[in-house]
Amino acid sequence: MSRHEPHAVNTDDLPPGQVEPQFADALKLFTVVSRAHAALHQGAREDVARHGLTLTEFAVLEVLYHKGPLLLGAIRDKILASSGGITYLVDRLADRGFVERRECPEDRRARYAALTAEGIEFMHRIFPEHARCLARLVDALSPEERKTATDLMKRLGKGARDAPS
Amino acid sequence: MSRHEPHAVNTDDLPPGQVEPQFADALKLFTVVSRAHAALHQGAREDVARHGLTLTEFAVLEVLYHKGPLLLGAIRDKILASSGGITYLVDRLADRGFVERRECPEDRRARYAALTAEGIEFMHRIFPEHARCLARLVDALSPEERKTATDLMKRLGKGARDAPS
DNA sequence: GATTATTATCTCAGTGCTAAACTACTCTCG
DNA sequence: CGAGAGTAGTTTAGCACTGAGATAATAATC
Repeated sequence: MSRHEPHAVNTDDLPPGQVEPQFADALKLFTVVSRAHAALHQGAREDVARHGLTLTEFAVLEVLYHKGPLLLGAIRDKILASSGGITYLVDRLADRGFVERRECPEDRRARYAALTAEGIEFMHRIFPEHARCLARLVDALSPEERKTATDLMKRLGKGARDAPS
Repeated sequence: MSRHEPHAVNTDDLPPGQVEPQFADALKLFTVVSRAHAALHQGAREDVARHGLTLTEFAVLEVLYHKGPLLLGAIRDKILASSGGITYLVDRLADRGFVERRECPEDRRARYAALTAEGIEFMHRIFPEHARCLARLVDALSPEERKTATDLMKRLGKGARDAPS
């Protein structure tokens, strides 16, 4: 089970407020990932806010822009939202004219979301700028470091999802 | 300004839906950090939910547990919340008897939040288990990899905060 | 010492989101 | 086929959180 270190330890006689050394690095990694994510998220958020979008709205537009029309459930999986959240999100984007729902002939329960012509034109206009914003946000790491970080975060995420509860 | 690669590029003649190769890794890193964070967050969230706490509530308890009484503003900085959010959060924890407000003699605008005896006892009881949960969540990486990841995320976060808007 | 700017917290209206119940449809298997 | 289980999306109630303004106190400047 344990891949790298022991998980059972007696903590009863440590003074309150002390983190056991062997867990301190796990906690540190957790907080540092949280803070990095918060910083990236906020930088990206400020960028898309200039166009009156939330980051989640942008994420939907982006995935449709790059993958084409997608079932709502597929979008939900990509952007990690709840089913109710997707409905709400697509409603908002449809109200603004960027997205439309299309019926799915193979399964009449399901719906596609697709960019409208206006949505495509909009993304074509703003996406490159957003990509440059992201590039600036990660620019503190060298290309090799970014590669390492990407690999480590991929495995960290997978490991955390698979972790025994 | 640019530390590692060029930031200006002509994207006009790329077909819609194509990410320019030089920005693809920035985007990839962004999403992989998001997903790793989401997985860690959810794992930790499920753990504290068993005690009827949100992760933010737990974060407040944890910082008070490890640092002692703190001004509300100091907590806000530590856990990255808004001022209104801290008031709301401390209210909820006070309602449950884990935390109390104390006046600050040096500055009568400010308030301390401090764990009650019950709060200390509660954290003493549940914190070690939570630390083990975090350790399991990051267990896919070896100790050396965790160290590397921590370093990279720290610099990524700092770089993103300092990035020119 | 009075005036102004700043700071710490609280209040409150609004928002993005979730979870659970619900509707409509599809699949499975006797 | 037809009953029941399962699935895709929507609805609804409610919650954690934000941001802007209000309040009260402190610091800075004249």
